[in-house]
Amino acid sequence: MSSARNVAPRSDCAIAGTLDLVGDRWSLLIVRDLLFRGNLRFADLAASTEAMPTNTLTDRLRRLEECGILVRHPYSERPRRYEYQLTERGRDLAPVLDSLATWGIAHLPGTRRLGAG
Amino acid sequence: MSSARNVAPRSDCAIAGTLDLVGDRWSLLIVRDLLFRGNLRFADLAASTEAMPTNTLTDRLRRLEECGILVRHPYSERPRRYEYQLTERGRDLAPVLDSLATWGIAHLPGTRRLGAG
DNA sequence: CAGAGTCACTTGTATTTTGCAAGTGACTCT
DNA sequence: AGAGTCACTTGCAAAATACAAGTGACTCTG
Repeated sequence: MSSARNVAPRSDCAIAGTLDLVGDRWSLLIVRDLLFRGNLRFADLAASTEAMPTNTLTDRLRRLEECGILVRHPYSERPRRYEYQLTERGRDLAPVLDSLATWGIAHLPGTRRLGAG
Repeated sequence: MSSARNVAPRSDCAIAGTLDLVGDRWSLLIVRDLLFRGNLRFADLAASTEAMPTNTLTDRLRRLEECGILVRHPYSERPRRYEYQLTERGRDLAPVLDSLATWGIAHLPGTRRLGAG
């Protein structure tokens, strides 16, 4: 699984650049969970309602860490275990999540803001 | 190429639902071009700076049409040729694009708002 | 202290999506 | 007649994703 998106940006457009980092079906859901439910561990994220595969989760956590959207820090030595926390960069994605939620509520019947996790 | 995303939604979360429709690397760039440059034809979209493959473009246009984000209407009979236009649903994605652009400008050096197309 | 369970992954494999290049059909223009 | 435009489609390789199962380092229970 690729792990890094170390390719050149597609253009100098800020929208395209942002989509290069979080423009997939899962990344922003991780950010959502961390934003609304606080720091979480691997198992918490894996158990989120959308149930993403664990290998994809591992990959996305690495990517998001690489581009500074989240950090992990150990909550236990021996065995080494980590929890994941948004950085300010990550928290700055809140308006994106908010606008996505607003659109969804307006146009997708049966969906609702928040919850779901 | 798949053409339709007719699977069940992953959850009742509005964010997840919206990402099911436009959560990929290309869809929102099409919306961006249509929003900032007006109605466009296939060749115009294909020639956009990010140069997406034409088969992917065809697929995305069909998907976006299916979920009511854009419509196509003919600008020429014989040969039948279409141009693509955002619906209100599609125009409502403007805040999403705006927040993505804002994040990109703040966190991705060298990117800029608009332009790029 | 053997065995079961938890946690955070990793591995293997199948399926799906994406990307690139080239081709096609309907037409217009020279 | 021949070249060019337009909006795709096709073929195929490469990458991403999904699903299931396995692993290593521990802890907890009987």
